[in-house]
Amino acid sequence: MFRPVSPKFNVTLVEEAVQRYWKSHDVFHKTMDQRIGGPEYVFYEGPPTANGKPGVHHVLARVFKDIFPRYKTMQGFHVSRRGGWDTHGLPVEIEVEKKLGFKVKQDIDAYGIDKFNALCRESAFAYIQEWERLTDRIGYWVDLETAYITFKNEYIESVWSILKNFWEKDLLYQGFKVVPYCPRCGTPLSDHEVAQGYAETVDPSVFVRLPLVDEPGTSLLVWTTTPWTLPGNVAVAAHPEVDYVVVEHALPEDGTEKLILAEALVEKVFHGEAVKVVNRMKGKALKGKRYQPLYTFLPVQKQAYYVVLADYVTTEDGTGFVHIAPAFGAEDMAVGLEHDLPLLMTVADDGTFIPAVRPWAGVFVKKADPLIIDELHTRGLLFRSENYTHTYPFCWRCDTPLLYYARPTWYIRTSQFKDRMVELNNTINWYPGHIKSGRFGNWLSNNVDWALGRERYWGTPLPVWECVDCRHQHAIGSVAELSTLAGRDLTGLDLHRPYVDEVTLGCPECGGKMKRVPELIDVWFDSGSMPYAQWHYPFENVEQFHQQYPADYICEAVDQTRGWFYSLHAISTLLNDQVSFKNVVCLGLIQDGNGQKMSKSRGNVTDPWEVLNANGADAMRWYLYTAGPPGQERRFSSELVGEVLRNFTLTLWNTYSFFVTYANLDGWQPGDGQQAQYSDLDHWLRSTLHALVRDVTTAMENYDVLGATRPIEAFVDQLSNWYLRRSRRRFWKSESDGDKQAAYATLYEALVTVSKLLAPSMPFLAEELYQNLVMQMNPNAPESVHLAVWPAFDPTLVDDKLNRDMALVMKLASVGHAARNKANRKVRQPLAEAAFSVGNADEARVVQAYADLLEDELNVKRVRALDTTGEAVAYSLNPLPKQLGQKYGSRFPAIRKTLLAADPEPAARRLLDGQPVDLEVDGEKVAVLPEEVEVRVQAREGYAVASEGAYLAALVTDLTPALVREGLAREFVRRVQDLRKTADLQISDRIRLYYQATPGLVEAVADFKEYIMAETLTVDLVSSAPSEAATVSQAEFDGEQLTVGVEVAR
RNA sequence: GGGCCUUUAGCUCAGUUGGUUAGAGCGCGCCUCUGAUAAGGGCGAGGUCUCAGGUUCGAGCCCUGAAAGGCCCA
Repeated sequence: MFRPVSPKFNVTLVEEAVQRYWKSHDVFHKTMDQRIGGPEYVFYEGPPTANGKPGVHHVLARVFKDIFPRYKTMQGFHVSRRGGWDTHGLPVEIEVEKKLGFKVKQDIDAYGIDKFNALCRESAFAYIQEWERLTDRIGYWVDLETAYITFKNEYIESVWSILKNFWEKDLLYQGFKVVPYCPRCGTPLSDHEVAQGYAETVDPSVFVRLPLVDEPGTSLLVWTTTPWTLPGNVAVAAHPEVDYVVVEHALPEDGTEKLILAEALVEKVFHGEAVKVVNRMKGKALKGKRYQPLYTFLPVQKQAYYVVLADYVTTEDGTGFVHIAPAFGAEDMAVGLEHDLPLLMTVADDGTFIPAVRPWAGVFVKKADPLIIDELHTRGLLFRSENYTHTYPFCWRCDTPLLYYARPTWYIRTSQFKDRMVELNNTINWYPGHIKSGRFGNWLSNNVDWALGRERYWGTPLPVWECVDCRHQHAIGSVAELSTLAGRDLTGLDLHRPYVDEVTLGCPECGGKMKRVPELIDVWFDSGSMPYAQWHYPFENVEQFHQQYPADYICEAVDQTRGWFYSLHAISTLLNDQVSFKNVVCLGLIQDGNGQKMSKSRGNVTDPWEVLNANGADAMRWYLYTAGPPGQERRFSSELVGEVLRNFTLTLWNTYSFFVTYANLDGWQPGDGQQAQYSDLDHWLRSTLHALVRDVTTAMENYDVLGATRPIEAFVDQLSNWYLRRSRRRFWKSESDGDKQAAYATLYEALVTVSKLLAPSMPFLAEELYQNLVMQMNPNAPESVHLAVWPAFDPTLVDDKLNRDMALVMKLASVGHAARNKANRKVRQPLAEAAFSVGNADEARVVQAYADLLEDELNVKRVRALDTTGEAVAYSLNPLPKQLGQKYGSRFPAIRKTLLAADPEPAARRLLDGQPVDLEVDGEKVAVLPEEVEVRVQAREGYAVASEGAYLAALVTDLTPALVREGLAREFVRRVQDLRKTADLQISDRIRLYYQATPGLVEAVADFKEYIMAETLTVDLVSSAPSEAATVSQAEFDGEQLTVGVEVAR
């Protein structure tokens, strides 16, 4: 016996029961343990941070991470699914700062780094239970007990060893990076912090003359909104392709001057004032022109104060010249490096000018703006000064305007490996494919050195020690090395600040004291190191590392292109000159039901629990897999997930429930199919099923999640709404013959196979089906569907011809139903005949072959192919553009016209007979073949017809008294069946049936007594008023009246 | 400003190498079927395939440009 299945599907009960089963049988660990010895399939978990609640986007990533390991496990692979947690970084620090009410960075120093970091360590796992609970509930199988944690000493030590490796290869160096910096808080801000603080503000807008050295009386005109950066000016950038003009302009006092600026901006700059253009040139012609420096506060050793070319210069605003101060802009810095310009750091950490900038020493730079403008005016260098309103970033903590500052920091020389990273990337399979050469490829080919340093507290310390006296630097690659150099055993030392900072070394160069540099490293370096650091490689687990590197599969959302995808790829390239992942699925972002980004501030964040509680994990997973291509952003709402439940899950469940109900009634067991006599319908279903197995397997192998899921849904629909609908009677009938055996065997195979195909995507429902259909009957089977073997498909069972034929039958049934509808003949009323017109002789044979099936489906006494010579009165020809157009190209319209102008009847007859039709088109003979034209027919009067394309159904709608009586009998049966349901009878209950009716109906009941009794399981048909015990109903239909009562027959 | 993606019915999405009258599901109205069904079937309403050019016998699909939205970068 199969365990009885309620036709009502309770998603929570089912999924919770499965969850309990997995737990009690430790199924997850078995999926790893039982595959030891199998080929390895390597999956890397991109570590999330558990300092916030997991949201829908995390569910998305996690279910996509889950699907391939499950699949590969069923294919016999050993998939170790080690989890991981990202624990360092600013987000964690900010949470703690908020909790402590800190406003500025110095608060942390005052509070104590040790205490602060202790809180960070806790906070990193503040929501760990939430994460574990959700991970469990959605069925994401990942080993969290053995998860790697980035703050562990072992992890940090591995990261150090990588950095040491880079250090030894001279890939780690100190340089300058322009960062958004809050002078009040004394700290650079991360992009994410900057994004929070944009506000509209008014800044000066000044136009400044830069007199040319070699052309007296001529000046470059530059524009800036940050006059305070002018003392740092060392060059001017022009766009090579933009047109520049020299204009002559009358001075207010007296005489004229010549100014150079972009032609497109002349009007804007001069506000329409008439100016005389005396020369015109491309920007590249200006290259190298020297101008007089604005200021000379700082000594300059390198070439400076000349025009350079840069593509980023625009003619949107300003003058078409950009003043370059490498210390105060990222682009300026890049230009400065490119041309080896000096870097003038004129501003101190607190945002005030340094003493060397004598007139404004100690003045906060923003306050100095008007002073500088005055000073320029005095010297006659100010062309104009205005106000400019724009959005500018402010510190989100203290509202101080941020300054873009060059700060000394540490870099990794990734740009040296740019080409190699691009090459290696070309060997990676990206899904979707456009990311490879698009977003990721572009990012790689624009690679700049990785800015590694962070001036923060909670993170992996940069393991570089520097001599206080002679500046000698040394990188540490292990705790052992640190111990040796420090002269004491440091095993067990917390490698975080402040403890690691307390370790000082002796300088090998001068014998002085070496202290650690203050920086931490970028958290992305932590996560990008996970292939090595998760194993504490190279200190331990060398074999495991080699076995688990590189990854076969990783998956994250698209925002990780510059995050984890990049850090994995860069570190792997620099360290081992190879890829660290071979296949990567890149997910789009989750939007709300209206296509808006989910964000806390919009208040449109969907709580995953809400959806899980309402619809279950499987439905949520299925929606995420099937809603659209994985790389696209996808809309998400509880309603959309609910549709999955209604359309797909319930259809499958009911098929399953139907099977179990009848198999139990009949005592059918798997293996009972020996005498099975398979019908065409069975062959068709198996053919479709094996084609499905083939397609889903191929899709899985290609990381095509849509292709691996949507076809299952289509199959289940056909299984339920065609196979089962057309097979119901085979299960009901009381004799147990070969036909019934075949039906059971076929349906059983389909359900078991579907459960396996669904295992990676709907792990809960798949398990429920498998437990009952397989385990219940065969205790020796693998104890979980997730330990079972992925189904093999049998190519000999896939019959494309059969599949096409059945598709035609379904189409004809659909057209037949349409004809019934038009004729206003409900299906319960039998009709004498349905005749079909189809496209060709082969299709006509299909009509004959499946006549029984169509008769049953359409409730007609006879199905036949329409006799196209005798019955059709009108033909029309439909030239097929695909065939004819491809063959004749530009002559197609003429051929089409000629064909349509011809008498359709003789042409149609030839074509239907398989003969070509000869046409004369523009003086040339053209033979049009039957497959190039679709022949359509119209049926004679007296038929009810419906057609679609070449297919036409004609019904004989005249009713004989016998047909009417049969219709009444079916109507009668229908009322009784309803009543059985109302009376809550068991499907197998036998009944006593009372009835009283008007004469027409009485006659029909008499005629079809046996049919009625068989259909309704009536053992005693009584023509009288119902007994007291009976359940009774009254009805009126087709002009007849009826009272019926049922009671269980004892 | 740059890169990538998206735009097809009220909503969510398909749409093969360009080829018949652009499809499905949900939702809506009418009808119908049903002892597996929370379902199924039929009909109907609902589309200038974002827009403008171009290539072609023929464009939802290819090319160019634009617009709107999204993501990333500057």
